[in-house]
Amino acid sequence: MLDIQWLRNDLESVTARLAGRGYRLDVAAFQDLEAERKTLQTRTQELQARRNALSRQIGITKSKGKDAAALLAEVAGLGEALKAAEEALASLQKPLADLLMGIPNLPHQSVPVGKDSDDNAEVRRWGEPRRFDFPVHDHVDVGAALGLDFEAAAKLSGARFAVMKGGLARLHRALAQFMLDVHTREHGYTEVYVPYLVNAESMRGTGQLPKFEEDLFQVPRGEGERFYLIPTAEVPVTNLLRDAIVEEGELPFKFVAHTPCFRSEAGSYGRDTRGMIRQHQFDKVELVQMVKATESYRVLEELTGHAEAILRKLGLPYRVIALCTGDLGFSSAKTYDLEVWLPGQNAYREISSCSNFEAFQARRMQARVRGEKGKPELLHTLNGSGLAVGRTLVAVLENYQNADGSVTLPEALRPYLGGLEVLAPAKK
RNA sequence: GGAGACGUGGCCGAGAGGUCGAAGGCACUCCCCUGCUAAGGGAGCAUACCGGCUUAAACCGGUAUCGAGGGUUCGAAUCCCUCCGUCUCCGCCA
Repeated sequence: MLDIQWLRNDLESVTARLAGRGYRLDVAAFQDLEAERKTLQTRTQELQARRNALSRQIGITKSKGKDAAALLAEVAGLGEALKAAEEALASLQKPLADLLMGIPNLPHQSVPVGKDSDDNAEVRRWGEPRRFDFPVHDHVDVGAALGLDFEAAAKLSGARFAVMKGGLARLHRALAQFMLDVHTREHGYTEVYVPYLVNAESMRGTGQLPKFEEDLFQVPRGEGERFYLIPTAEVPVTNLLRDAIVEEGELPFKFVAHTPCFRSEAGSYGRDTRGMIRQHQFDKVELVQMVKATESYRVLEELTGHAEAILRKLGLPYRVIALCTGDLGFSSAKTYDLEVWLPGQNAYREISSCSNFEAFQARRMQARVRGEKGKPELLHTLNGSGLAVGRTLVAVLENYQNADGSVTLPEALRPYLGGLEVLAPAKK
Protein backbone atom coordinates (compact mmCIF):
# COMPACT_ATOMS: atom_id res chain seq x y z
CA MET A 1 0.00 0.00 0.00
CA LEU A 2 1.21 3.44 -0.86
CA ASP A 3 1.05 6.30 1.61
CA ILE A 4 -2.14 8.12 0.74
CA GLN A 5 -0.31 11.37 1.49
CA TRP A 6 1.83 10.78 -1.58
CA LEU A 7 -1.31 10.62 -3.67
CA ARG A 8 -2.73 13.74 -2.08
CA ASN A 9 0.40 15.84 -2.28
CA ASP A 10 2.21 14.53 -5.30
CA LEU A 11 -0.36 12.85 -7.49
CA GLU A 12 1.35 13.72 -10.74
CA SER A 13 4.70 12.12 -10.05
CA VAL A 14 3.15 9.06 -8.39
CA THR A 15 0.97 8.56 -11.45
CA ALA A 16 4.02 8.86 -13.69
CA ARG A 17 6.01 6.33 -11.70
CA LEU A 18 3.10 3.91 -11.72
CA ALA A 19 2.73 4.34 -15.46
CA GLY A 20 6.35 3.26 -15.74
CA ARG A 21 5.43 -0.14 -14.42
CA GLY A 22 2.35 -0.38 -16.59
CA TYR A 23 -0.28 0.66 -14.07
CA ARG A 24 -2.74 3.33 -15.02
CA LEU A 25 -4.02 5.12 -11.96
CA ASP A 26 -7.55 6.41 -12.32
CA VAL A 27 -6.71 9.95 -11.29
CA ALA A 28 -10.21 11.34 -11.73
CA ALA A 29 -11.76 8.59 -9.65
CA PHE A 30 -9.25 9.14 -6.90
CA GLN A 31 -9.71 12.89 -6.86
CA ASP A 32 -13.49 12.60 -6.80
CA LEU A 33 -13.42 10.15 -3.94
CA GLU A 34 -10.92 12.27 -2.04
CA ALA A 35 -12.88 15.48 -2.45
CA GLU A 36 -16.05 13.82 -1.26
CA ARG A 37 -14.24 12.13 1.58
CA LYS A 38 -12.88 15.42 2.80
CA THR A 39 -16.22 17.18 3.05
CA LEU A 40 -17.96 14.14 4.52
CA GLN A 41 -15.27 13.50 7.08
CA THR A 42 -15.20 17.12 8.16
CA ARG A 43 -18.95 17.20 8.56
CA THR A 44 -19.08 13.91 10.43
CA GLN A 45 -16.36 14.92 12.81
CA GLU A 46 -17.98 18.27 13.51
CA LEU A 47 -21.24 16.56 14.41
CA GLN A 48 -19.43 14.07 16.59
CA ALA A 49 -17.58 16.84 18.36
CA ARG A 50 -20.86 18.64 19.02
CA ARG A 51 -22.48 15.50 20.39
CA ASN A 52 -19.50 14.71 22.60
CA ALA A 53 -19.48 18.21 24.04
CA LEU A 54 -23.20 18.09 24.82
CA SER A 55 -23.00 14.64 26.35
CA ARG A 56 -20.18 15.82 28.56
CA GLN A 57 -22.30 18.75 29.65
CA ILE A 58 -25.19 16.44 30.46
CA GLY A 59 -22.93 14.39 32.68
CA ILE A 60 -21.67 17.46 34.51
CA THR A 61 -25.14 18.91 34.89
CA LYS A 62 -26.58 15.70 36.24
CA SER A 63 -23.73 15.19 38.66
CA LYS A 64 -24.56 18.56 40.12
CA GLY A 65 -28.13 17.44 40.49
CA LYS A 66 -29.49 19.95 38.00
CA ASP A 67 -31.99 19.40 35.24
CA ALA A 68 -30.48 18.48 31.88
CA ALA A 69 -33.66 18.38 29.84
CA ALA A 70 -32.67 21.28 27.61
CA LEU A 71 -29.36 19.70 26.74
CA LEU A 72 -30.99 16.34 26.07
CA ALA A 73 -33.41 17.97 23.68
CA GLU A 74 -30.60 19.67 21.84
CA VAL A 75 -28.55 16.53 21.39
CA ALA A 76 -31.58 14.60 20.23
CA GLY A 77 -31.78 16.83 17.18
CA LEU A 78 -28.30 15.79 16.20
CA GLY A 79 -28.95 12.06 16.06
CA GLU A 80 -30.29 11.63 12.58
CA ALA A 81 -27.86 13.93 10.82
CA LEU A 82 -24.97 12.30 12.59
CA LYS A 83 -26.05 8.81 11.70
CA ALA A 84 -26.51 9.77 8.05
CA ALA A 85 -23.11 11.43 7.92
CA GLU A 86 -21.38 8.46 9.52
CA GLU A 87 -22.97 6.03 7.11
CA ALA A 88 -22.15 8.12 4.08
CA LEU A 89 -18.55 8.41 5.18
CA ALA A 90 -18.25 4.69 5.84
CA SER A 91 -19.67 3.76 2.47
CA LEU A 92 -17.22 6.12 0.83
CA GLN A 93 -14.20 4.86 2.69
CA LYS A 94 -14.63 1.37 1.35
CA PRO A 95 -14.08 2.18 -2.35
CA LEU A 96 -11.29 4.54 -1.38
CA ALA A 97 -9.55 1.81 0.61
CA ASP A 98 -10.11 -0.68 -2.22
CA LEU A 99 -8.56 1.73 -4.69
CA LEU A 100 -5.58 2.27 -2.44
CA MET A 101 -5.12 -1.46 -1.75
CA GLY A 102 -5.16 -2.14 -5.47
CA ILE A 103 -2.31 0.21 -6.36
CA PRO A 104 1.06 -1.52 -6.83
CA ASN A 105 4.32 -0.36 -5.29
CA LEU A 106 6.47 2.36 -6.84
CA PRO A 107 9.60 1.07 -8.58
CA HIS A 108 12.95 2.13 -7.11
CA GLN A 109 15.02 4.56 -9.19
CA SER A 110 17.61 1.87 -9.87
CA VAL A 111 15.09 -0.41 -11.57
CA PRO A 112 15.55 -0.58 -15.34
CA VAL A 113 12.63 0.94 -17.20
CA GLY A 114 10.84 -1.47 -19.47
CA LYS A 115 7.59 -3.00 -20.62
CA ASP A 116 7.94 -6.71 -19.98
CA SER A 117 10.43 -9.48 -19.30
CA ASP A 118 12.23 -8.74 -22.58
CA ASP A 119 13.45 -5.52 -20.99
CA ASN A 120 14.92 -7.13 -17.89
CA ALA A 121 18.62 -6.56 -17.36
CA GLU A 122 21.20 -9.24 -16.76
CA VAL A 123 23.38 -8.19 -13.86
CA ARG A 124 25.91 -11.03 -13.69
CA ARG A 125 26.53 -14.66 -14.52
CA TRP A 126 28.20 -17.42 -12.56
CA GLY A 127 29.42 -20.81 -13.76
CA GLU A 128 29.84 -22.40 -17.14
CA PRO A 129 27.03 -24.54 -18.52
CA ARG A 130 28.41 -28.05 -18.81
CA ARG A 131 29.06 -29.59 -22.23
CA PHE A 132 27.58 -33.02 -22.64
CA ASP A 133 29.05 -35.76 -24.84
CA PHE A 134 25.79 -37.66 -24.87
CA PRO A 135 22.18 -36.75 -25.60
CA VAL A 136 20.86 -34.58 -22.78
CA HIS A 137 17.59 -35.52 -21.07
CA ASP A 138 15.30 -33.25 -19.18
CA HIS A 139 14.46 -33.91 -15.54
CA VAL A 140 11.29 -35.80 -16.41
CA ASP A 141 13.25 -38.43 -18.31
CA VAL A 142 16.16 -38.47 -15.88
CA GLY A 143 13.80 -38.57 -12.92
CA ALA A 144 11.54 -41.31 -14.24
CA ALA A 145 14.11 -43.99 -13.54
CA LEU A 146 14.92 -42.50 -10.14
CA GLY A 147 11.43 -42.34 -8.67
CA LEU A 148 9.76 -39.26 -10.15
CA ASP A 149 6.18 -40.27 -10.89
CA PHE A 150 3.65 -37.88 -12.43
CA GLU A 151 1.11 -40.57 -13.24
CA ALA A 152 0.73 -41.52 -9.63
CA ALA A 153 0.32 -37.85 -8.72
CA ALA A 154 -2.30 -37.39 -11.43
CA LYS A 155 -4.26 -40.28 -9.98
CA LEU A 156 -4.08 -38.86 -6.48
CA SER A 157 -4.68 -35.22 -7.25
CA GLY A 158 -4.55 -34.29 -10.92
CA ALA A 159 -2.21 -32.26 -13.07
CA ARG A 160 0.63 -30.20 -11.63
CA PHE A 161 1.52 -32.52 -8.78
CA ALA A 162 4.44 -34.87 -8.34
CA VAL A 163 5.20 -38.04 -6.42
CA MET A 164 8.81 -38.79 -5.55
CA LYS A 165 10.05 -42.10 -4.28
CA GLY A 166 13.21 -43.59 -2.87
CA GLY A 167 16.48 -41.79 -3.44
CA LEU A 168 14.79 -38.95 -5.23
CA ALA A 169 12.52 -38.20 -2.28
CA ARG A 170 15.55 -38.31 -0.06
CA LEU A 171 17.45 -35.96 -2.35
CA HIS A 172 14.53 -33.55 -2.23
CA ARG A 173 14.61 -33.63 1.56
CA ALA A 174 18.39 -33.28 1.60
CA LEU A 175 18.23 -30.14 -0.51
CA ALA A 176 15.91 -28.42 1.94
CA GLN A 177 18.03 -29.47 4.94
CA PHE A 178 21.16 -28.27 3.23
CA MET A 179 19.67 -24.87 2.45
CA LEU A 180 18.37 -24.40 5.98
CA ASP A 181 21.74 -25.28 7.45
CA VAL A 182 23.64 -22.87 5.22
CA HIS A 183 21.31 -19.98 5.97
CA THR A 184 21.17 -20.54 9.71
CA ARG A 185 24.86 -21.36 10.22
CA GLU A 186 26.57 -19.17 7.66
CA HIS A 187 24.15 -16.33 7.00
CA GLY A 188 22.75 -15.70 10.46
CA TYR A 189 19.06 -16.49 9.88
CA THR A 190 16.74 -17.80 12.55
CA GLU A 191 14.76 -20.83 11.47
CA VAL A 192 11.02 -20.56 11.95
CA TYR A 193 8.20 -23.03 11.58
CA VAL A 194 4.91 -21.42 10.59
CA PRO A 195 1.30 -22.26 9.71
CA TYR A 196 0.54 -23.21 6.11
CA LEU A 197 -3.04 -22.02 6.45
CA VAL A 198 -3.48 -18.34 7.14
CA ASN A 199 -6.32 -15.86 7.44
CA ALA A 200 -7.29 -13.10 5.03
CA GLU A 201 -5.61 -10.44 7.17
CA SER A 202 -2.24 -12.05 6.63
CA MET A 203 -2.80 -12.28 2.89
CA ARG A 204 -3.69 -8.60 2.83
CA GLY A 205 -0.60 -7.75 4.81
CA THR A 206 1.81 -9.05 2.21
CA GLY A 207 -0.30 -8.00 -0.78
CA GLN A 208 -1.78 -11.27 -2.09
CA LEU A 209 -5.22 -9.92 -1.23
CA PRO A 210 -7.41 -8.34 -2.31
CA LYS A 211 -6.10 -8.39 -5.85
CA PHE A 212 -4.84 -11.92 -6.41
CA GLU A 213 -7.43 -14.09 -4.75
CA GLU A 214 -7.74 -16.32 -7.83
CA ASP A 215 -4.12 -17.41 -7.43
CA LEU A 216 -4.78 -18.84 -3.98
CA PHE A 217 -6.27 -22.08 -2.73
CA GLN A 218 -8.93 -21.68 -0.06
CA VAL A 219 -10.18 -23.90 2.70
CA PRO A 220 -13.70 -23.16 3.93
CA ARG A 221 -14.07 -22.50 7.61
CA GLY A 222 -17.44 -21.65 9.06
CA GLU A 223 -19.70 -18.94 7.78
CA GLY A 224 -17.98 -16.54 5.42
CA GLU A 225 -14.69 -17.55 6.98
CA ARG A 226 -11.91 -19.32 5.21
CA PHE A 227 -8.28 -20.20 5.43
CA TYR A 228 -5.90 -19.60 2.60
CA LEU A 229 -3.10 -22.02 1.74
CA ILE A 230 0.12 -20.07 1.68
CA PRO A 231 1.57 -19.47 -1.81
CA THR A 232 4.93 -18.77 -0.15
CA ALA A 233 6.36 -18.69 3.38
CA GLU A 234 6.71 -14.95 2.86
CA VAL A 235 3.10 -14.60 3.98
CA PRO A 236 3.21 -16.17 7.46
CA VAL A 237 6.79 -15.15 8.18
CA THR A 238 6.44 -11.50 7.22
CA ASN A 239 3.15 -11.25 9.08
CA LEU A 240 4.92 -12.24 12.28
CA LEU A 241 5.58 -8.50 12.61
CA ARG A 242 2.05 -7.39 11.76
CA ASP A 243 0.67 -4.84 14.25
CA ALA A 244 3.96 -4.84 16.10
CA ILE A 245 6.19 -2.01 17.24
CA VAL A 246 9.68 -3.32 17.85
CA GLU A 247 12.70 -1.70 19.43
CA GLU A 248 15.46 -0.57 17.13
CA GLY A 249 17.94 -2.83 18.92
CA GLU A 250 15.95 -5.90 17.85
CA LEU A 251 16.60 -5.22 14.17
CA PRO A 252 17.31 -6.73 11.78
CA PHE A 253 14.95 -9.68 11.85
CA LYS A 254 16.32 -12.48 9.69
CA PHE A 255 14.09 -15.50 9.29
CA VAL A 256 14.37 -18.62 7.19
CA ALA A 257 11.50 -21.07 6.77
CA HIS A 258 11.05 -24.28 4.84
CA THR A 259 7.44 -24.73 3.81
CA PRO A 260 5.30 -26.15 1.09
CA CYS A 261 3.77 -23.53 -1.20
CA PHE A 262 0.39 -23.80 -2.90
CA ARG A 263 -0.55 -21.96 -6.06
CA SER A 264 -3.61 -22.34 -8.20
CA GLU A 265 -1.69 -21.30 -11.33
CA ALA A 266 -4.93 -19.93 -12.70
CA GLY A 267 -4.16 -18.28 -16.00
CA SER A 268 -1.03 -20.30 -16.71
CA TYR A 269 -2.76 -23.16 -18.49
CA GLY A 270 -0.50 -24.65 -21.06
CA ARG A 271 2.67 -23.16 -19.59
CA ASP A 272 5.29 -25.54 -18.26
CA THR A 273 2.85 -28.41 -18.35
CA ARG A 274 5.67 -30.93 -18.52
CA GLY A 275 7.61 -31.86 -15.41
CA MET A 276 7.81 -30.22 -12.04
CA ILE A 277 8.72 -26.68 -13.02
CA ARG A 278 5.26 -25.35 -12.30
CA GLN A 279 3.30 -27.22 -9.65
CA HIS A 280 0.29 -26.60 -7.46
CA GLN A 281 2.40 -27.71 -4.52
CA PHE A 282 6.12 -27.25 -4.11
CA ASP A 283 8.63 -26.80 -1.31
CA LYS A 284 10.61 -23.66 -0.84
CA VAL A 285 13.16 -22.37 1.62
CA GLU A 286 12.37 -18.71 2.07
CA LEU A 287 14.50 -15.90 3.44
CA VAL A 288 12.73 -12.96 5.05
CA GLN A 289 14.25 -9.85 6.55
CA MET A 290 12.70 -6.88 8.32
CA VAL A 291 15.07 -3.96 8.56
CA LYS A 292 15.42 -0.23 9.09
CA ALA A 293 14.38 1.81 6.07
CA THR A 294 17.90 3.09 5.51
CA GLU A 295 19.29 -0.45 5.31
CA SER A 296 16.96 -2.12 2.88
CA TYR A 297 18.86 -1.69 -0.38
CA ARG A 298 22.12 -2.86 1.14
CA VAL A 299 20.22 -5.83 2.57
CA LEU A 300 18.64 -6.65 -0.80
CA GLU A 301 22.12 -7.18 -2.23
CA GLU A 302 23.12 -9.22 0.80
CA LEU A 303 20.02 -11.39 0.71
CA THR A 304 20.39 -12.02 -3.00
CA GLY A 305 23.95 -13.12 -2.27
CA HIS A 306 22.65 -15.58 0.32
CA ALA A 307 20.44 -17.22 -2.27
CA GLU A 308 23.29 -17.25 -4.78
CA ALA A 309 25.51 -18.98 -2.24
CA ILE A 310 23.29 -22.06 -2.42
CA LEU A 311 23.60 -22.27 -6.20
CA ARG A 312 27.38 -21.87 -5.97
CA LYS A 313 27.76 -24.53 -3.35
CA LEU A 314 25.75 -26.86 -5.55
CA GLY A 315 27.82 -25.90 -8.58
CA LEU A 316 24.79 -24.85 -10.59
CA PRO A 317 25.40 -22.16 -13.23
CA TYR A 318 23.07 -19.19 -12.95
CA ARG A 319 22.56 -15.60 -13.83
CA VAL A 320 21.14 -12.65 -11.91
CA ILE A 321 18.41 -10.62 -13.56
CA ALA A 322 17.17 -7.21 -12.48
CA LEU A 323 13.47 -7.10 -13.29
CA CYS A 324 12.41 -4.04 -15.24
CA THR A 325 9.61 -1.73 -14.09
CA GLY A 326 7.02 -3.51 -16.22
CA ASP A 327 7.87 -6.98 -14.91
CA LEU A 328 7.94 -6.12 -11.22
CA GLY A 329 5.62 -7.94 -8.84
CA PHE A 330 2.71 -6.03 -7.32
CA SER A 331 4.31 -5.34 -3.93
CA SER A 332 7.92 -5.03 -4.96
CA ALA A 333 10.02 -1.89 -5.38
CA LYS A 334 12.96 -3.83 -6.77
CA THR A 335 13.48 -7.48 -7.61
CA TYR A 336 16.39 -9.67 -8.64
CA ASP A 337 15.54 -13.02 -10.14
CA LEU A 338 18.08 -15.82 -10.01
CA GLU A 339 17.88 -18.05 -13.04
CA VAL A 340 19.53 -21.45 -13.01
CA TRP A 341 20.83 -23.16 -16.11
CA LEU A 342 18.67 -26.09 -17.18
CA PRO A 343 20.37 -28.23 -19.85
CA GLY A 344 17.09 -30.04 -20.56
CA GLN A 345 15.53 -26.77 -21.66
CA ASN A 346 18.75 -25.23 -22.91
CA ALA A 347 17.73 -22.13 -20.98
CA TYR A 348 18.04 -20.23 -17.74
CA ARG A 349 14.93 -20.59 -15.59
CA GLU A 350 13.83 -18.73 -12.48
CA ILE A 351 14.77 -20.48 -9.26
CA SER A 352 14.69 -17.56 -6.86
CA SER A 353 13.18 -14.12 -6.64
CA CYS A 354 14.62 -11.59 -4.19
CA SER A 355 12.67 -8.42 -3.52
CA ASN A 356 12.71 -5.26 -1.50
CA PHE A 357 9.18 -4.16 -0.68
CA GLU A 358 10.33 -1.05 1.15
CA ALA A 359 7.42 0.02 3.40
CA PHE A 360 4.70 -1.27 1.06
CA GLN A 361 3.94 -4.40 3.10
CA ALA A 362 4.84 -2.81 6.42
CA ARG A 363 2.27 -0.07 5.85
CA ARG A 364 -0.44 -2.63 5.25
CA MET A 365 0.69 -4.64 8.25
CA GLN A 366 1.49 -1.70 10.51
CA ALA A 367 4.89 -3.23 11.21
CA ARG A 368 6.97 -0.56 12.84
CA VAL A 369 10.11 0.21 14.76
CA ARG A 370 10.39 2.79 17.50
CA GLY A 371 12.94 5.20 16.11
CA GLU A 372 15.36 7.37 17.98
CA LYS A 373 12.89 10.22 18.33
CA GLY A 374 10.46 7.77 19.82
CA LYS A 375 8.21 8.01 16.80
CA PRO A 376 7.29 4.66 15.28
CA GLU A 377 8.55 4.30 11.74
CA LEU A 378 7.55 1.71 9.19
CA LEU A 379 9.97 -1.13 8.67
CA HIS A 380 11.19 -2.27 5.32
CA THR A 381 10.53 -5.88 4.41
CA LEU A 382 12.47 -8.10 2.03
CA ASN A 383 12.37 -11.68 1.00
CA GLY A 384 13.87 -14.13 -1.41
CA SER A 385 13.73 -17.79 -2.22
CA GLY A 386 16.76 -19.53 -0.94
CA LEU A 387 15.82 -21.59 -3.00
CA ALA A 388 12.75 -23.17 -4.56
CA VAL A 389 13.43 -26.79 -3.62
CA GLY A 390 11.58 -28.48 -6.47
CA ARG A 391 13.28 -26.45 -9.13
CA THR A 392 16.64 -27.01 -7.46
CA LEU A 393 16.00 -30.72 -7.68
CA VAL A 394 15.24 -30.29 -11.37
CA ALA A 395 18.50 -28.38 -11.82
CA VAL A 396 20.55 -31.02 -10.03
CA LEU A 397 19.03 -33.84 -12.08
CA GLU A 398 19.63 -32.07 -15.38
CA ASN A 399 23.06 -30.60 -14.72
CA TYR A 400 24.54 -33.68 -13.04
CA GLN A 401 23.03 -36.40 -15.22
CA ASN A 402 25.29 -39.15 -16.61
CA ALA A 403 25.10 -41.12 -19.81
CA ASP A 404 23.99 -44.25 -17.94
CA GLY A 405 20.96 -42.54 -16.43
CA SER A 406 22.49 -41.97 -13.02
CA VAL A 407 23.02 -38.58 -11.39
CA THR A 408 26.24 -37.53 -9.67
CA LEU A 409 25.45 -35.74 -6.44
CA PRO A 410 27.03 -32.35 -5.71
CA GLU A 411 29.58 -32.73 -2.95
CA ALA A 412 27.87 -30.25 -0.67
CA LEU A 413 24.85 -32.52 -0.58
CA ARG A 414 26.57 -35.80 0.19
CA PRO A 415 26.70 -35.37 3.98
CA TYR A 416 22.91 -35.15 3.86
CA LEU A 417 22.67 -38.42 1.95
CA GLY A 418 24.85 -40.62 4.11
CA GLY A 419 27.86 -39.99 1.91
CA LEU A 420 26.13 -41.16 -1.26
CA GLU A 421 27.97 -39.98 -4.39
CA VAL A 422 25.74 -41.14 -7.20
CA LEU A 423 22.00 -41.56 -7.46
CA ALA A 424 21.45 -44.56 -9.71
CA PRO A 425 18.28 -46.16 -11.05
CA ALA A 426 17.16 -49.12 -8.98
CA LYS A 427 18.18 -52.43 -10.53
CA LYS A 428 15.27 -54.29 -12.04
C1' G B 1 -16.40 -32.06 22.60
C1' G B 2 -18.19 -30.37 28.01
C1' A B 3 -17.59 -26.58 32.18
C1' G B 4 -15.54 -22.07 33.78
C1' A B 5 -12.35 -17.58 33.72
C1' C B 6 -10.29 -13.81 30.90
C1' G B 7 -8.71 -10.28 26.59
C1' U B 8 -7.04 -2.41 28.66
C1' G B 9 -1.12 1.68 26.08
C1' G B 10 6.03 -0.80 24.36
C1' C B 11 5.37 -4.15 29.00
C1' C B 12 2.80 -5.05 33.87
C1' G B 13 -1.74 -3.53 35.90
C1' A B 14 -6.28 -0.38 37.93
C1' G B 15 -11.00 1.24 36.17
C1' A B 16 -17.37 -1.84 36.48
C1' G B 17 -22.38 3.83 32.40
C1' G B 18 -20.71 10.38 32.69
C1' U B 19 -15.30 16.29 32.86
C1' C B 20 -11.58 8.46 31.01
C1' G B 21 -7.41 8.08 25.99
C1' A B 22 -7.79 5.76 30.46
C1' A B 23 -4.79 5.60 37.89
C1' G B 24 -0.20 3.36 39.41
C1' G B 25 4.34 0.85 38.17
C1' C B 26 8.28 -0.64 34.63
C1' A B 27 10.78 0.82 30.25
C1' C B 28 12.05 5.15 27.43
C1' U B 29 13.28 10.78 26.54
C1' C B 30 14.75 15.61 28.50
C1' C B 31 16.31 18.56 32.77
C1' C B 32 18.34 18.96 37.88
C1' C B 33 21.31 16.81 41.73
C1' U B 34 25.17 13.44 42.82
C1' G B 35 33.42 13.07 42.48
C1' C B 36 32.79 6.33 38.82
C1' U B 37 28.86 2.05 38.56
C1' A B 38 24.40 2.77 41.57
C1' A B 39 20.79 5.97 43.74
C1' G B 40 17.55 10.59 44.14
C1' G B 41 14.21 14.94 42.35
C1' G B 42 11.21 17.24 38.28
C1' A B 43 8.84 17.07 33.48
C1' G B 44 7.36 14.36 29.25
C1' C B 45 5.88 9.85 26.97
C1' A B 46 -0.36 5.37 22.91
C1' U B 47 -1.69 4.86 17.67
C1' A B 48 -4.16 6.20 13.26
C1' C B 49 -6.72 9.78 10.71
C1' C B 50 -8.85 14.85 9.62
C1' G B 51 -8.27 20.10 9.85
C1' G B 52 -5.24 24.66 10.91
C1' C B 53 -0.26 26.69 10.56
C1' U B 54 4.01 25.32 7.68
C1' U B 55 8.85 24.15 2.37
C1' A B 56 8.81 20.46 6.20
C1' A B 57 8.95 19.24 11.21
C1' A B 58 7.35 20.96 15.71
C1' C B 59 2.91 22.85 17.46
C1' C B 60 -2.53 23.72 17.96
C1' G B 61 -7.77 21.98 17.40
C1' G B 62 -10.81 17.73 16.36
C1' U B 63 -12.37 12.47 15.41
C1' A B 64 -11.73 7.33 16.14
C1' U B 65 -9.53 3.32 18.80
C1' C B 66 -9.56 -0.49 25.76
C1' G B 67 -9.48 -8.45 21.11
C1' A B 68 -13.10 -7.86 16.41
C1' G B 69 -18.02 -6.72 14.73
C1' G B 70 -23.02 -5.40 15.87
C1' G B 71 -26.67 -3.36 19.60
C1' U B 72 -28.76 -0.36 23.94
C1' U B 73 -27.93 4.96 25.55
C1' C B 74 -27.74 11.95 25.15
C1' G B 75 -23.14 9.38 26.64
C1' A B 76 -19.94 2.59 26.66
C1' A B 77 -13.32 0.21 28.47
C1' U B 78 -17.74 -0.46 31.71
C1' C B 79 -24.43 -3.17 29.90
C1' C B 80 -26.42 -6.88 25.83
C1' C B 81 -25.50 -10.16 21.34
C1' U B 82 -22.19 -12.65 17.80
C1' C B 83 -17.36 -13.98 16.51
C1' C B 84 -11.99 -14.60 17.34
C1' G B 85 -8.21 -15.66 20.76
C1' U B 86 -5.91 -17.01 25.62
C1' C B 87 -5.92 -19.69 30.27
C1' U B 88 -7.81 -23.66 33.85
C1' C B 89 -10.39 -28.37 34.69
C1' C B 90 -12.71 -32.85 32.43
C1' G B 91 -13.01 -36.01 28.01
C1' C B 92 -10.55 -37.49 23.51
C1' C B 93 -6.22 -37.62 20.56
C1' A B 94 -0.85 -37.41 16.86
